[in-house]
Amino acid sequence: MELRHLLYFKTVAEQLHFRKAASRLFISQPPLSRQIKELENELGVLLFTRKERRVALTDAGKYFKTEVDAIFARLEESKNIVQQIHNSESGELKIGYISSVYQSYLADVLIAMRDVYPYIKTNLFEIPTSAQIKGLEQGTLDVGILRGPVHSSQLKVQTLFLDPFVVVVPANKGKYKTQEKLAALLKASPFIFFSRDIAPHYNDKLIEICARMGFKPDIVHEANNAHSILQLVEAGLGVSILPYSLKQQYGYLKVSFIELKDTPVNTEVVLAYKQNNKKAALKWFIDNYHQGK
Amino acid sequence: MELRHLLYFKTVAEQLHFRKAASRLFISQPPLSRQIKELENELGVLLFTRKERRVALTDAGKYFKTEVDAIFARLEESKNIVQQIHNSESGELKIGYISSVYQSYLADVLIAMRDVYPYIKTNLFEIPTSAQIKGLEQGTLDVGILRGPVHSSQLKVQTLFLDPFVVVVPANKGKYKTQEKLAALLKASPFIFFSRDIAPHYNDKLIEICARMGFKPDIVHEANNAHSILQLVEAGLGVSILPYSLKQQYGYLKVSFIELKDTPVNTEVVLAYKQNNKKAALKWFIDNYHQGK
DNA sequence: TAATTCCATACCTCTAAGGTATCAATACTT
DNA sequence: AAGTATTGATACCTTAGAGGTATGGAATTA
Repeated sequence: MELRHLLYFKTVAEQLHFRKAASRLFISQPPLSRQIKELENELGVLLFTRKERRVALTDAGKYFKTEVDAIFARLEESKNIVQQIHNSESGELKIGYISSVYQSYLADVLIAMRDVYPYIKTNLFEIPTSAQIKGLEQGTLDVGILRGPVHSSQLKVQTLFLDPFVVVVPANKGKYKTQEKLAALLKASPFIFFSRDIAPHYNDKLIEICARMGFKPDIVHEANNAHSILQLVEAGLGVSILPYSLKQQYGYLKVSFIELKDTPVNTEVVLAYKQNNKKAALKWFIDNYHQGK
Repeated sequence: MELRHLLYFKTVAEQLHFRKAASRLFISQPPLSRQIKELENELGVLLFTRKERRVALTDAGKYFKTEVDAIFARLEESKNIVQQIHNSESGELKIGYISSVYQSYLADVLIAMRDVYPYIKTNLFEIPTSAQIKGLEQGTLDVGILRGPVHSSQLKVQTLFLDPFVVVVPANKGKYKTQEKLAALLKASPFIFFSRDIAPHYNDKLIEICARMGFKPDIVHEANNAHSILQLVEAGLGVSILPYSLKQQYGYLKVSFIELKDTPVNTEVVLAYKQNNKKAALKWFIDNYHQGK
């Protein structure tokens, strides 16, 4: 007995007509007749009566039809689920991250993940917060490491860490005895900021910080990633205010990271994902990505 | 995909060793390897990892194993049940009956049954009450039409009808004006009875009847079926006392059936069967056999 | 280090699935 | 009532695919 026999039986049971059933099965009628007879012989059970050119199910045949239907249904469901399991563990995980993310740590986490899910493929997208939010909502990203706050009812958000701001100036201008002197310097300097487009609330924070220090920033350059901003500061084009976590990753640049005192303004780095995304690898990633904790 | 693929997968999943699994399946290892690969290709899912000569199930494979086990279990159960349905409707019904049963009516019932269960085969056994009880208990009979009482905890018993006794005498001696004269005749006559072996309580009843009439019967002949007894009476070898229902079937014989007055002694004809016998045809027979009702 | 064992692949044989032709019996149409 | 059409079953034929042996590459075991 093979699934072919069961499928042939099921189709004849539905049609109660061998030639029509054969047509549905894309075979001719004689092999169908033989295969049904073979099934009946193997079971030792008459499934159909053939009476005067009419076919009917016997009681045994009626029962068997319901069972065969259930078996096919379960097999199809199993095939679907097995494919889902396979894909969630061997498909793709699309990860967005902001440029300030410490990529060495991210790489370590991904290496550990491949031990658990050897067949997974990860796609990394260094894109800004606003693009990540859009991508997560549209399903083109599975998870994002981005700056909060994130206002989206579709997304689950959990805080990784609070990231205080620091002033970044060229290395040769790195020492100030008082916050007042620092403020005076900043007031007199051109500023290099992130583009407003890519970090909706980020600029507001920076302007708030400057206001607290008693001046309005003179933003003469914009860039769309942290590395570019830091390089411009190093080159002497201006100063900036960036998250402290960047020091961890770009400490080798000839710039100074100056902590701000008396300025309780932070930024929040968060992990965001869609609640209904059930990929096993995603769950693992969320449970195991702890930067800042 | 065929059941063969699922069986091969299931066996490899159990053995985690292709050569051992192949041996269990009575095939060699290369076709097994190919069939598993074919299944994985069709599903688009890796079910096993092959790592350094070791085979392990993937998560998808583990899930699929439980599903395939359930599918095989349901298929086996379905095959069993379909065979039971087939057999209960197309197997055999073994019917025991006592010789006094009106066979024409029994035949009518069996003809009607074949309309409902066209594939059923009936085996009829004209055997005495004691043999029927034994056969029902041992399962060599499905149902019996026999004389009560039946004392067996294994058997379900239902009364068909009460069968009063009649005196049977040769036709030329058939008219008696009084029971006294009849008694006198019987006292002077030889008796032909059923063998004691075949009807345990029957003889007791007859002796009770004779005692009520004031004499002890002179039993000079024994026979094991009603027809023989009636023929011996017709031939003039003696008289007998038999159930009234026999008149219905043997009225053509040249004997007289004389009803006994003032003798409240009956025999009971019953239907008996095992309670746990679930054959559909048996149920139909019990519901539809109404002789005497 | 050599022998053994594992699963995968190449190549071969032959069984059985599916084809066409046709039959007997019945239903349907004229 | 006769002719035609249709049904499922069976005979005979072709070839796809299941299972065989031989062998390879890689790892384990002795």
